[in-house]
Amino acid sequence: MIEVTTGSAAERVEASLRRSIIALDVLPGTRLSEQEIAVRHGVSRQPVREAFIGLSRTRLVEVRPQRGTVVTKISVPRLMQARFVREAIETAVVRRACETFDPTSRRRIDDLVALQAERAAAGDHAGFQRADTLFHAALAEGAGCALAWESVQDVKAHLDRACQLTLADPATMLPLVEQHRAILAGLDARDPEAATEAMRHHLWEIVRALPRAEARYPDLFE
Amino acid sequence: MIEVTTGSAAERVEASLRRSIIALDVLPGTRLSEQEIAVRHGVSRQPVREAFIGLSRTRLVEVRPQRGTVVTKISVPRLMQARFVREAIETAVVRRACETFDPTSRRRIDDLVALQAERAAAGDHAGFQRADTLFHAALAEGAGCALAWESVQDVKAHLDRACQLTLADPATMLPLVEQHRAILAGLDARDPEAATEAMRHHLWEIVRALPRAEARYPDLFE
DNA sequence: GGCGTCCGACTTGTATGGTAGTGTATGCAT
DNA sequence: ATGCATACACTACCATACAAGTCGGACGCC
Repeated sequence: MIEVTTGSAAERVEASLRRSIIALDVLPGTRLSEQEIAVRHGVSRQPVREAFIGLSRTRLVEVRPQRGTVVTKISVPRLMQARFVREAIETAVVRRACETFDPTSRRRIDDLVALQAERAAAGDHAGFQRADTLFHAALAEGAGCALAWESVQDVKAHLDRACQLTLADPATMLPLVEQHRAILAGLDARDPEAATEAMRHHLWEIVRALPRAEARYPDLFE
Repeated sequence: MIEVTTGSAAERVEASLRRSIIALDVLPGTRLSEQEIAVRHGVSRQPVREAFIGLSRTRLVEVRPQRGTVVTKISVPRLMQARFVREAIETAVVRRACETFDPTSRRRIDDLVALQAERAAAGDHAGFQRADTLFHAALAEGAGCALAWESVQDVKAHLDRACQLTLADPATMLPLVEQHRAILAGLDARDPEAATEAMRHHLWEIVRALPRAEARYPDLFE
């Protein structure tokens, strides 16, 4: 369980559960009990219930009235759609980024790439993914699309969860860092075609890695 | 108040409120009372609270703890971002639609355009917008992007609300129907460039109409 | 032994009361 | 008349109690 100290009890529980689900600490198909989670977090059922409703909006859990709440299994069609949406938005973002980009954000991104490379080399999945998220978020923010990023986050949650199955050792993570560098190269060159193509290639990585994961962990898929 | 009869009380209240907000039956800046809405819908405060939380996720309302809940004012920057996201997704959808499109959906869309033209001629705002939503939804579904459409809906809510201020008479609605036909023409010709350009032009309409609305109803904007 | 029925232990959904915090109005002192 | 402190009304938030529905197992019957 991850401790979060800000916001209301419902928000804390939701953030905690979301992290656990994406990190696969609770596996797809797991049944969640309002009661049990409530006592584990030291709150009543009501905040937990609200957390469930929040998670069900992005389909991380499925609330079946009077029957129970379960963590949704990984759906390949859903992942394909999520990737589609993410590609649509993020390629549009990098195109805009090629037009105008905040210099301050640009410098910060270099740090984030360096951080991510370090985490990858250390084999730290969680740190790697945190840095990845920060990279994409900073990209959107620097392009003046901070709000667009919010739309990406919902679908990204599903992709991140699937990525937990594909990220094994530094050899699988380091290429992703290189792809980030390629995106930045296109951006620095103010070359929309190169930047979008690099982003597109980057986001297709999950498609290439997915079949192996599905073959290896069939129980987690529906 | 609009009656909805399916789902839980919380869902019914949320759907009802969402409609009212988008239709501008309750104006931006209006303070919403849990208590009052509860008695109006014949439910307790708890489902209303959950409805508020749901609406706050897409920022249609703002819940300020211990202070009250208000309908968010129309934010021009937010609208620009919403349009950006919608353009990104929907242009990607029509590109895919040019590759493969379900023939059954294609036939249904003709009916939807006809329906919309009729509603426009009758000066029926609500019916016009319903048909518009169905048109775009059918487009996404026919292209096999039904799930992507869900991501559009959240941002579309804000755009639709602003459109309530710009749709006046049939003269403002009929051009939009023509733009829909232009998109279909590009789709039928399997011409991605023409189709995406038509979609882009269509979604820019709001930008052209917005300044007049803002000048006319400054109180509704922040 | 196989099958249908009923009961009970779960689940989520809803209602209600209490708590802490905020904004406002009111009365007092200056 | 004005500034300030205090009381009050109102809010969202949470806990608790109750209602309604579902699933599984035990039991009786065929």
